[in-house]
Amino acid sequence: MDLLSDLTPSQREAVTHINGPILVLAGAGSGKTRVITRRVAHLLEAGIPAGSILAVTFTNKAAGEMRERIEALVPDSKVWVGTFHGICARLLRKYAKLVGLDPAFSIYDQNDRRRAVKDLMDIVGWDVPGWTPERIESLISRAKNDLVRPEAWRNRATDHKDALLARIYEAYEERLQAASAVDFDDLLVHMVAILKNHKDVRADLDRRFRYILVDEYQDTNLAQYAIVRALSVDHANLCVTGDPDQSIYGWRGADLANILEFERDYPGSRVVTLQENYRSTKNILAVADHLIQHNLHRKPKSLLTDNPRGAPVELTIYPRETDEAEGVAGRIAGLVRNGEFGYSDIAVFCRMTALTRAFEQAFRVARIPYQIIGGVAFYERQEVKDVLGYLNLIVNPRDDLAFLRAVNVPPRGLGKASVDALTNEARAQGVPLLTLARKAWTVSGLKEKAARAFDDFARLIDDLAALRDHSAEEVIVQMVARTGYRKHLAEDLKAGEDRQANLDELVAAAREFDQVHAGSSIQDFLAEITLASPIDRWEQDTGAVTLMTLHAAKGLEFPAVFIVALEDNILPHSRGNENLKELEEERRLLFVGITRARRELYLSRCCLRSFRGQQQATLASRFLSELPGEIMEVRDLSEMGQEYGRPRPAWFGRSNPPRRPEPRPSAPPTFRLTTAAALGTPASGAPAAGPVDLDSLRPGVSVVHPEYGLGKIVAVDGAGPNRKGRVSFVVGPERTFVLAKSPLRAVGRGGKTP
DNA sequence: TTGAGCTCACTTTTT
DNA sequence: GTGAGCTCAA
Repeated sequence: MDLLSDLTPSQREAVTHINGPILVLAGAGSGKTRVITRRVAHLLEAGIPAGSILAVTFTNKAAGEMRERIEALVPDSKVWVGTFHGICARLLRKYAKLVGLDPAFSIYDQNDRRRAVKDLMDIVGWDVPGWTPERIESLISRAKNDLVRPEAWRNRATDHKDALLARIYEAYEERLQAASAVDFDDLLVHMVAILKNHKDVRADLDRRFRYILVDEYQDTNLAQYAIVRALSVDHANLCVTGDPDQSIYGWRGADLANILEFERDYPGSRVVTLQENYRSTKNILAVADHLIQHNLHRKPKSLLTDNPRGAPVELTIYPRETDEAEGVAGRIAGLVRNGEFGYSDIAVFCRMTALTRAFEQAFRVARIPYQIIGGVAFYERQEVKDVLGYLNLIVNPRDDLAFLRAVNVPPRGLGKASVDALTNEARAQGVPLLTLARKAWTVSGLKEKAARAFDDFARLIDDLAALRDHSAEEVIVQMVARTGYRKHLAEDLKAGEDRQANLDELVAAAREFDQVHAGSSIQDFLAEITLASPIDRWEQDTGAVTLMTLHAAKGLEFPAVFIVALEDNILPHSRGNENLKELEEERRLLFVGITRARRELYLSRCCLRSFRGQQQATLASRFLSELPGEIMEVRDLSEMGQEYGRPRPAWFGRSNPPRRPEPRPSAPPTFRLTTAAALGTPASGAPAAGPVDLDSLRPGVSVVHPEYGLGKIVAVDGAGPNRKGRVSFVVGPERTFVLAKSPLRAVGRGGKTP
């Protein structure tokens, strides 16, 4: 295939440039991905061996897509494509010893890190109020990405708080090292250390990866920059692509200077600018352009397109968040009904995952299929983490966190007291928990029963560890068989079936991994899934509307896009309101969202939003006033509150409504559930019509749930206030409820109708 | 030691 | 309003 014929002169220039550094400044929708893949293909065609090409992307999904596209152009090429983290993980397996790690090191995810930080806060006696583990965790993460070591914190600490912080950071690092574990950031940090301290390795890798491509270069942080820099000393055939206007990861340490100063870093570099947009209509681009012009710290550039003008961008102002959700749902239903778009052509973007709830509900009611990106990732589910705990411990016996996760799952009578006794002794001796568990009877203060249980557990792990070189699937199946884990899951009446399904899915994922990566190890499987993100599992063509955050939307495009909740303190986020730098990043975030849209763009906000369960008046996002209102279609429905039901205060929808009075104190919880009438109170909070007879909720009875709609009880279990019922809904999966606490009401025979 | 209630924090954004 | 994690009772 001709790689160049359908490219513009600038694109062609970027594709055909082979030796020496090149910066491709690619505006949104300017065909950047196409340029990168073609460039790789062109390099291969020019006779560059695939093994000397390294392509770095930001997400696994982007990596997968690029691999696919390269594959389509040049089948069977062995180009290295991956994320910074993934690539570093692979390299680190090889060079682990250089940084004092076992090659079988574990990768700790955010959860693991949080547990460790929390634990260390207790150990150092954290006493500064107002600090959550998350906050400390993100400081540590930020330090690592900025290549700041614990010693620097210690030396700089001037007050009590900073000294404690330094101790936590230091102890955290020690703990990771002792467990031969790394967190996400360490993958980069260790790599940087290796490249810096081992000249031979650096030179080898520089030579090996003669041609490097880095996508989304505007989002690289110092650690990533250092890695790229170290690999481009002797062979600076470095091609970076990016768009400063799409830098949205400053909070994670991304430094715009990396891209802005590329030419200074790499003298003699070529710069190619891709300006023309092939994605969006003129109207959409005009809105994006107006907005981004408000960023002061920016190289001026404009977005051009030959695409048609298209429909005007619509801004709708709704009274309440439920109205917004319903309005968007209605609009989507209309677009699909007209045959204009399919569900998978449509995406809804919001600033925070927490905002998706109202939309989920509205979509469910409107029978609109949807998928959410984000939220609890599959691999963070409890049952999945349980199994992964076992796998991690098998692979890396020093992984204490994995030990703690696995040791009492399923419950084998090892509670806090026993585990604490073991942990304390292990700390004192400086040995891994699993090692000590093998001779648990030597631990003082441990009951014989507990010692036996530890011993059994250690044997179990040893037995499973014998399978270390088998496939991940095999080990999981064995683990489940030997521990009765499935039975344990089944005991959870409420979510047991979902959990078993998740377990099956994990097994399937392991099987698939074994098939795709023949000859790979359990470690590889663990690394892959630990580094996986929700967006990686997303597929565009599932016939469902996609609901995701603006951050997740980067790099994607949709024919129709809705951006919701354009309100101050949401977008821009409250923390982004404080300084100009963060405000500009928030603006770029909205810019990224707008430029995802191909044909139609719908913006919306509402005037009253419930926050933490409380209704609060909102302010319009300041960004709305930065858009070209004259070419947009603005629909203000905020004055139409009457149509949405309840009458509302006169100030409704005005800019600065008075605060609502404090809500009346709710009845004490003990009182709340003592009467049958209270149990049956509908969600609206209106007084119950009368006592609800729990006995009317029995198998076969039709019920209605305010959220999930109509269903039928298929099973009940237990008695009294804990009686649980399983309901099969007309739409959606079966769900289980504690009947006395659920808002379920029987309909038809035997039930009370409102 | 375990389970069930209760409290409380959640609201950035992700590898 | 809600889920996760924690404390307290059995």
